[in-house]
Amino acid sequence: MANTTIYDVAGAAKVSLATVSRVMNNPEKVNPETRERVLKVIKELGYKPNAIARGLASRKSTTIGIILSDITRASVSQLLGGIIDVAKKYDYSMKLFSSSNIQLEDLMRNVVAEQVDGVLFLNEELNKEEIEVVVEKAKDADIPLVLTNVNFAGNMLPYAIVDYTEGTYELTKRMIDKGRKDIYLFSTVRHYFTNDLKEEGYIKAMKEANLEPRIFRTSGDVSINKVHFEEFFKNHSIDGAISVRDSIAVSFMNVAIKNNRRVPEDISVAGLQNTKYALLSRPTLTCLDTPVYDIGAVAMRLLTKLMRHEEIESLHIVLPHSIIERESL
Amino acid sequence: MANTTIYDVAGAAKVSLATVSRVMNNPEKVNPETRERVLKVIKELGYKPNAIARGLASRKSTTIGIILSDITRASVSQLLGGIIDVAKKYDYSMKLFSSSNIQLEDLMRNVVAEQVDGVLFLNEELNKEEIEVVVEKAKDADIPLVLTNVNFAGNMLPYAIVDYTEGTYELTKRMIDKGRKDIYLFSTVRHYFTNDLKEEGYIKAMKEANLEPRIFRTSGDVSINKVHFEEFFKNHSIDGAISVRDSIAVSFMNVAIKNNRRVPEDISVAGLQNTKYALLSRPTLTCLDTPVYDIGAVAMRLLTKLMRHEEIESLHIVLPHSIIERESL
DNA sequence: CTGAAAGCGCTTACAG
DNA sequence: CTGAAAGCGCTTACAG
Repeated sequence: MANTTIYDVAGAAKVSLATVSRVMNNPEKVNPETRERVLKVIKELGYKPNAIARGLASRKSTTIGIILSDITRASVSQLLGGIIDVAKKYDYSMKLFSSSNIQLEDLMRNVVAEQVDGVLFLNEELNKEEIEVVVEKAKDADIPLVLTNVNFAGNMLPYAIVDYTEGTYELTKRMIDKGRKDIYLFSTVRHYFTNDLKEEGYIKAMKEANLEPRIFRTSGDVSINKVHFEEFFKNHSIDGAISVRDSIAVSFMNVAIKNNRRVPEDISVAGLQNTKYALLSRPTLTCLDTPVYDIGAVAMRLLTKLMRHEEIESLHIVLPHSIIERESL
Repeated sequence: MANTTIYDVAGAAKVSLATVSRVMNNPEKVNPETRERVLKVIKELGYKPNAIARGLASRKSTTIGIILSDITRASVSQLLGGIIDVAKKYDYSMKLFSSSNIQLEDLMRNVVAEQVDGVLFLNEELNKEEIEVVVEKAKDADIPLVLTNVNFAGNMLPYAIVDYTEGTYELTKRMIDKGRKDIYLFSTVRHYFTNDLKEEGYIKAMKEANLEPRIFRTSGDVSINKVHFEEFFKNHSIDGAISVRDSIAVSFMNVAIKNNRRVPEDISVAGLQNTKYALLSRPTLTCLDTPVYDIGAVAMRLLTKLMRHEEIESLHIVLPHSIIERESL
């Protein structure tokens, strides 16, 4: 079945296609009676303007591009949840661009060729230099870009994020206040922006308390970190553990308990994400809570403002964090 | 900075735009020397054809639509992982369509208006009738559609799935073989396709063994199901538990242990997903393993074949499952 | 093998 | 308020 076009509508409503177009885009410029007639035909025919043609003619696609690496990470899907809900509200379509296994220049050429009106950048695995390539290409093509749950020092770009440094600082302080001294931070071998920020906050709190900061790097893969932790207990003394990822914290707890340490009596444990893992562990996990869904939603909202040239209070949005105390601390 | 168009390339290479177009789409029809010259200019200028214009002219967008409801569910993001990797390989772009809070007719009108070349349908929360609306609209617009991790009885549509019924049947049998009799299935209050299939398999195994099938429905929300399970222990005897979701199984285990039941000595527990939760629980969780990422990848591959009118061995792909024994059974 | 021209389905000045 | 016409950046028969 051929799709109904603007010509079909124009014919049936006995107006020109320009008028049909106006009814859809600038209804106030059309005589109310004509407008109603056209609207009626549109409804009858189930007409919906072809987005591609519209995009070409208007040079606006009402589509945003989302650049991400690993979509299976829980934080990424949370971000996407927020983005989708807001995008829907403002009637933007979303195109996904994966940044893995591709040259950044090619990726951006792709993004530009797809004629998106704006870009949300979610990939926190790139370093500052790499991000700058992305940013420059977007600027060249005059496409607004919002960093989503990503940031970097001295950054002038729009972003939505949480103050991971401050949040981790507060959580570490709280653990110190409970009398813990041998506190380790469990981070990943691979560097991510958010984890780097968390490390900063941890180090700051430890140093302020004249305690030695100790970062132990492991993998997010349970079968790997389990082995690391077994090894860890053979030659480390520890009474506090903070982990950039909840799952790593839970894995550590399991190994600790197996090694006859009590949580929280012997070792306090805390996570820096507040995912579902924190609720399903025994004991339940104290966490820094960061509103990841909201970051996605707010970033998308900010992007809509940029695309529509609406007034913007601030290009830099920092969402509030909190600490949720559970059994492990 | 204005983007380079096909005219720029044609001008610089001193050929017509038709030739440039041919170099991109039918290089064999162009004289090798001319081709090289054009290719060189394309590279120099960093030219990438505008996807929108190309889509309009060729009536192919090289874009697929992905219809989903809740992207934050782990199984959905796993599916997407597989889809993205294959889509990239075959150079398809992906557009996301959320089916929540929208009339299906409107949703499909949208999908059609966006001129996608094919559709992957991931939403397993719709019932058969609703899916048929989607299917019909896709057929009207002549857009191939592949059901991804979804299916329904008597279905003639292309799909990629796992035999959840058989897998659950096998797992239930294994538990029965270990001597368990009071085996419950924990399912969700809300109905999903895959969960319905799992329920079937469980019921079949129980009936074959002359045991009473018992389905207990709860929520995926830990704070809710925890209360349900506390209540459950007051008036149920149970020596086996199988859960459609791993997280529910873990939550149940935690409550069971709190109520002084030993797992697996007193109660065998198993999950039907094999997510990371299964590795992080104490004891670790025996699971039915279903290759969700692969389902996404295979579904996308099937869709590419449909879109390119390639030969297809089978429109119905059932991926293999397995049972992973851990400590809880 | 190559170019001129029509057309994809819209939007948007420009006249009237 | 409405229509005729140009144009968005491509593809694709059609000639030559």
